[in-house]
Amino acid sequence: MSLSNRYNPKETETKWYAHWEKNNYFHSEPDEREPYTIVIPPPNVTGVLHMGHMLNNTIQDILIRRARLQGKNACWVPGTDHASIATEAKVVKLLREQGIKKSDLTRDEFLSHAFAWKDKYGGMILQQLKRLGASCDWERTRFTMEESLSKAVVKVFVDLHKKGKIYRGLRMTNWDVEALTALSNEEVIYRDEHSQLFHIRYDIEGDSNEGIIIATQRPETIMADTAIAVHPDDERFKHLIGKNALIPLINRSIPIIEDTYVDIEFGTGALKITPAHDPNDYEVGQRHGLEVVDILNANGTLNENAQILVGEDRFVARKKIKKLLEESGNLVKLEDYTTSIGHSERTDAVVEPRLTLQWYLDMKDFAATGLKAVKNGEVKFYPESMWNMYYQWLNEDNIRDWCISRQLWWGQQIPAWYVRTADGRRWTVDGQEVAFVGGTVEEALGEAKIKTCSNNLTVKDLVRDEDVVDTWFSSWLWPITVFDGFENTDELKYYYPTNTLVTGWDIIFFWVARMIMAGYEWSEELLGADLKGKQPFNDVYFTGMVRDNKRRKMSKSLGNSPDALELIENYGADGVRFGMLSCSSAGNDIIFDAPFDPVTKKSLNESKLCEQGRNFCNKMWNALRLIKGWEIEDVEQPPINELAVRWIKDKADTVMDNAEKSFDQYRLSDVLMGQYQLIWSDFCSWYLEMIKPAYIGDGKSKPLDRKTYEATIGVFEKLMVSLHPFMPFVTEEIWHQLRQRQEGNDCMVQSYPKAGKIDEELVAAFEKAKDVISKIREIRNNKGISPNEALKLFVEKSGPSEKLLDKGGIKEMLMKLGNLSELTMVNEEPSNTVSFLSGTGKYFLEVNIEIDAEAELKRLTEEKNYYIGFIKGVGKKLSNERFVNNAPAPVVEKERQKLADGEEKLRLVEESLEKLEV
RNA sequence: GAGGCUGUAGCUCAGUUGGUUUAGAGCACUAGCUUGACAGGCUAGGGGUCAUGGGUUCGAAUCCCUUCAGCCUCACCA
Repeated sequence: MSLSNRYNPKETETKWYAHWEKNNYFHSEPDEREPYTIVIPPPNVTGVLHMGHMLNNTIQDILIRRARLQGKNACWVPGTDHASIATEAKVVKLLREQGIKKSDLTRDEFLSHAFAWKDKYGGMILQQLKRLGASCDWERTRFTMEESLSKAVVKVFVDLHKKGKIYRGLRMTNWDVEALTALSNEEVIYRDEHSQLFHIRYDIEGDSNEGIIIATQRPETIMADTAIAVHPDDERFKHLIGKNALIPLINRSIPIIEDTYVDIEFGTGALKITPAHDPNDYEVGQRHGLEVVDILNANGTLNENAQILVGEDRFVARKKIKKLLEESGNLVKLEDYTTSIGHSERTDAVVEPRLTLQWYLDMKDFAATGLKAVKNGEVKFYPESMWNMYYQWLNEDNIRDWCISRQLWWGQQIPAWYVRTADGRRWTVDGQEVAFVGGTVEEALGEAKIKTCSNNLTVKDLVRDEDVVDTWFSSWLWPITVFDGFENTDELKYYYPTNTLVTGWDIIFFWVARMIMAGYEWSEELLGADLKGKQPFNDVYFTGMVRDNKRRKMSKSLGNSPDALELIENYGADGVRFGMLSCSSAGNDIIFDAPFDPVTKKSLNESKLCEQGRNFCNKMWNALRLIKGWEIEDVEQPPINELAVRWIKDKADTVMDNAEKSFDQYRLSDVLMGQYQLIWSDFCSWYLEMIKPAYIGDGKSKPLDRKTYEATIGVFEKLMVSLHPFMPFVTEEIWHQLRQRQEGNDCMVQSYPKAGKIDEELVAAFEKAKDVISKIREIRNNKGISPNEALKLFVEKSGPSEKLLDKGGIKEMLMKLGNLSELTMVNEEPSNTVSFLSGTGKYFLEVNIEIDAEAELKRLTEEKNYYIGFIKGVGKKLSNERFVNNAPAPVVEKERQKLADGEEKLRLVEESLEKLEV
């Protein structure tokens, strides 16, 4: 057989992914096994794979593959999110480029464009996940806007409306002037920005000599003012209260009122009140019964109410009004000012507070439920500290109702209808529109007939609410709807609650919290006696944000992110998986150090960590080549090989044992590093070197005994299975190279190895031998003696060293790996040797060069000083009576042993020193 | 303004309820190796007053407080 001396990920990755898919290994159906379920955080249907996805999905794949190897029924449900604002914005832009305006299209026309686009480009990201090796059950791929999931949205909307938790109200909402829709509070991102504070003088009506100066950073809204407010205790303005002021430029008269909301210290102490364009002013206005003058259109331009600058954009108007105020002499002062400005998460437009009619979900009960679920441990957070953030948002002082309506078309239309009256308007009660909510128009009609007391109404008299629901109003149902739980609970009762949710902490409010709420709201109603738990998932593993070495979030716009697929191209999927994982711990942000091109300042598609992963694959590949290159014969197993086999089995079991514990706490990078060390250092550097047959020249080696060979293949197989969740492709490939396999005998469907009983004494003896070998090598290095030159080693006769060398295979191990020609026990220190200590055993290495006495003296003196310091430290502890009396006995005993060892070592070093000095 | 997280080797990080020979790994660095699986390799080495100052304790990287630095969340801001 001839294998290339480099592992080739490209070939094997496509080959094995296709093989796994062909064998239907990713698919899950309910059966008698224990389920292990993960629902993917659905990426935007139009998204492309980025570093965050890579991290996230690598972790999910590790958990899923491990569960599968453990014999569980592993089910990883993939899918995409329709991402209403983001996708609609993209489609609108695309149509505009084709010369089509959204406003010229009907709703249905627009939606067919959007679906066409989604069908063409959507789901690309899922294809990209396959490159990463994600073992999702692709047959179960879902989309938040497909029929069954949309039906569920309508169902829960109607249900919540019936329960009195959904209401429609006129509120100050965050308005996105670009997308022309309301936003929830969570969709507003605040950033500090430089701005100016305008000090503007308003004349007092009837006395043009008197004026009042207010400070504002939004001068373009003065035309919407309906009062000026001052603090009741502010002496400066007492005489003006009750008088009227005139708005500059338009000379509209507004009252001067007093309100404790005003901060005397800030600005001029006088505050213009603009109820239509500021949430706080709106409240002040309500308290004082002020009129609301709205001077802005939905797109952020000024309307006729403004009287001046009509049609101008708000920011253009700001510049223009500055000039007008300067000319009129009303602009008294300009002050630099920094303030935080809200932007739309999706379009980045500056958010405008706007008074609009929107649908809200009452969050009070939901929030309490959400808090309880985590507090009582039904949902566990990893890391636990995420609770703080969660609590802050959900506690009753902070929680706010969820604005769930959006003025968009791409999404689930709100199932509410209004009755059209004879004059073409909507039927009202006490001046308020009445909405009839129902699962179908007929249901709504039934309601309408009763409420309006008119039996002649037909569906033609009803007009449907134009709005759609917030994207998250569909994704909060994801753990239920991916199993069609609102229609049929057959699968839900098997898979619910899911096991682990893996997601970034940035969507803890948007998504995680709300899924928990939805789970508690409906799972019991749906499952009843079959309910295994109300929580949608037992554990939440929060990944950190992937950042660059300057700690900036990796993003396309910054150009600081390597291209995910290019990385896979360069290092292989396994290499990238290794790289991602080796720098990640739960909850902490991940610094993914990828070098930058010094010229373009863009990230290169390179990574040291991924390179390490690639090298690791290569290392394992070459271990395979080595083993497969040996000749095998039915000869007796030498003691050194027997020792090696017993040791590597124990070592592997120890690592496996620790891995179990780490896995249970989601310490995945610990598990991976354990495997890495085990394979590279223990298996390749020690084990294989030990059993490696001697070279006899002419490219030939002695044959290996069959027993050792079989054991080696067995251990290698075990290593591949336990590494498989992390690096699925290379392990599968090696698995198949190790032995001829029957169809279906694949690495990914083996059983996870279980740790056996460990011979601690053997492991300890082996470690001692390793130490002796390392020290021999160190002396060779220091003295410039070639590793090829065989040396003589003398061992001082003592209980422990005799015991060590008596252990089967140890002597042979020392001779082989230390390259010794002789190993002899002595009572006296032989001449012309270099002495060293290993444990409390004393060793003498014969070197055929002249010993530099001075250097030896220096080395031994340093060693001596170390032990003196060490003994002093331990001695101090032991002479402290309180330590001896208070510390647990085993701790004290250990310290005594440390002291005894230290003293013995010191004695041995001093002995050598004396000898040297003579 | 309220709250949270982090600070350990040049870099990225471990260090699990305080006690495992006066702190570990990988990368980077240094020295040696035409080694017959692998130079994407092998062998060895140097490098840390565990941010700071206190406290609790027989014992602190680990627990408590101070200060400093970085990051984050929420709220408010005329």
